[in-house]
Amino acid sequence: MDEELHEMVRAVVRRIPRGRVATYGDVADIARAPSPRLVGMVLNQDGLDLPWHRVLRANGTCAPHIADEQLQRLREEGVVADDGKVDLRKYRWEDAVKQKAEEPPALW
DNA sequence: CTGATGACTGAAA
DNA sequence: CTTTCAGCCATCA
Repeated sequence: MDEELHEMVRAVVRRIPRGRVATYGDVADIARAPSPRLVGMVLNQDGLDLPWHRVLRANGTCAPHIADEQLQRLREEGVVADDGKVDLRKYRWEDAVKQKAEEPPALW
């Protein structure tokens, strides 16, 4: 098992500010996950206690099975979804870009 | 070992 | 706008 990876991903997701969102790709890069798929995998297993609703796909949509609750929760934080799609240009977690650029601590 | 399967993504048609 | 397709990589049968 990749305990390391799981903890890193969880740490990153916990870091996404209220009213902001990040893509699976963003989380993967920051957490140094080998692939965005793994991020989804982690959330699927240990994501229940995390703000997983702030993680969307690269195009601003969310995975079908959870879309309903996800959009609802986001709206409670002030994130507006147009036709199930969130405007990343507006709500994307800015630090995600920085974190990727620089070299964050190996452990949080 | 081989093959199928995802809370994915970017490019191409 | 849509669908397809090829990469992706830990997991599981």
